[in-house]
Amino acid sequence: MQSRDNQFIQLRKQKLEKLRAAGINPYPVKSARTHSVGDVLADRESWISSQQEVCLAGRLVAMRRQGRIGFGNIEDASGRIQIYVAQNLVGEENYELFKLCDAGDFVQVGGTLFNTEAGEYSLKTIRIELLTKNLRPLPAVKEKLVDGKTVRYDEFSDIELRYRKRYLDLLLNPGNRQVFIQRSRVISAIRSFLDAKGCLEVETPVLQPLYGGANARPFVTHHNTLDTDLYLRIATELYLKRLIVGGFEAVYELGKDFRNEGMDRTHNPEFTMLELYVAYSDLDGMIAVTEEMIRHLAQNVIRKDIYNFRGHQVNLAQPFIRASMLDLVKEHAGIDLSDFDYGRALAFCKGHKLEVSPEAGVGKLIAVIFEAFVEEKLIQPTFVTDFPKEISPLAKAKPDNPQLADRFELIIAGHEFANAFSELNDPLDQRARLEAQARLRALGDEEANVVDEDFLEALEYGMPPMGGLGIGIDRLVMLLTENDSIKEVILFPQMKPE
RNA sequence: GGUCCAGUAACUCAGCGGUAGAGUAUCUGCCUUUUAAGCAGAGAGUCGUUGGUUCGAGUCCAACCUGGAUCACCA
Repeated sequence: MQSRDNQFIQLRKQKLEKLRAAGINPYPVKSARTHSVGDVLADRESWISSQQEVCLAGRLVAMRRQGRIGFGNIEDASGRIQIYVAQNLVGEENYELFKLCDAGDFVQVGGTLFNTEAGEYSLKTIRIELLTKNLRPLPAVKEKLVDGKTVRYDEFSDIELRYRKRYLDLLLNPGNRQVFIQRSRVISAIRSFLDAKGCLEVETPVLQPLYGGANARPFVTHHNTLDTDLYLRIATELYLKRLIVGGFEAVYELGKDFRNEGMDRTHNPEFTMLELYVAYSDLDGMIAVTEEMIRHLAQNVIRKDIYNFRGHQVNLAQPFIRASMLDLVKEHAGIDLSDFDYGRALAFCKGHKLEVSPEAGVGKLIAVIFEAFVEEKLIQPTFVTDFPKEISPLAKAKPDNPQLADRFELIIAGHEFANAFSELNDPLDQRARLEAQARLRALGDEEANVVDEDFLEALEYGMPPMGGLGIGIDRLVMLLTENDSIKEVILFPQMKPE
């Protein structure tokens, strides 16, 4: 957009030459920082009374020069502090350097702490040195404290620019930086939570010869040496299950999945997924761990119970609701399909102009009705159970009803947050279900599962009964940081090349 | 992919078919306790792109590009 030099860049390059001519290296190797800004912001009185000399380093974010004195603010990761630079304290030569500094430069500043006449805690500079010369001016953002609240002027707020140049967003919008700090804490807390339960974090291939574990179209790439196409994984499921066959009893993976689908407010082509598998557990075990973990994150990481999300108030402190899909369909769509009557289901869909493909079975139709009539109405966290087996090719059937899968999805504010089942471990049943998926594929369903013979062979060696769970981490972070767009919680969301 | 909205200076934005604007930022001058510093002055633009209508287009029309919202698809 502005790659060629504008007036600002030309001026700064001239300053760079002046600095070099004065024998100053604008990009020195070493910094002599002794303290962080955060260090001197704590326990201010003792810093002032001790008059201990410190050297701070950071980015100069504001300059207010007036004749032979000047003020600036420097910021490092721990905070921001005002510096007071006076010619009679730093000397004429060093003051000339200060005059060549711009907002955006990295500097290190030696001095002692004091309060100015206006009462602002500041560093009284005795020496200022350049650490990195800035060539491209930062967008101007000013702020003012009004009644303890920070009012910001000319914010860097263009959404496209914020995503494309995230470094500027982080630098200029501290609130947005906070979102990613929270994200990191959430992910870290998930690890500790699962580790404390005895789960083992593992890494499985991103590049897979066959993809599976979800319904989605994959990205395809090519390995030159093997001269073979490989897929970027759409899920980690089938590899994690192999590990349970291998004797691990509780494994999880936190990592990126890739799905070659549309992008919108809740979908990015690469996204972070948590998958967890626990042997000898089942759906109830997964419900318990999901609810406990999400509440733990809300209460102990974010430290709130109520979240504003998509125009709703979501309460993560109260017990999550549990309801079966057929009951919900009955309640919200007014049709009882517990008899799995295909004709009535189809008539209902047609009557409500719901789009259904001709190869869809009654289970798929029930899911379509659920999505159209129920999903958006589930605001408070709700475990929707008893999915049709037909649309759950990797889940075990319910013992008391072979049409239903022992599966749940957690819906919050009309969006899916988690998906779990009692995992199917009958190798022959699993083969039959994958082959049924393959038939759908042959009929043109590009998102149907493929038959993974290696996985089926692993199942034949025996996989213990277990519960499995997947949680979309980006969406969870959206909820916990109260953001309505996935792009707000992914540092570098996918954008079209400029 | 459909529909709607937006794109003008580094940032945030005005702009009625008739010479391209403001605030901040920047530059120059004055200024030794400022803090959205102040005062005085100055510079800064291929108005997203390409066509068209018109004596004349930032403004009207068309197509395209990028982003957003929404619907569809998608878990």
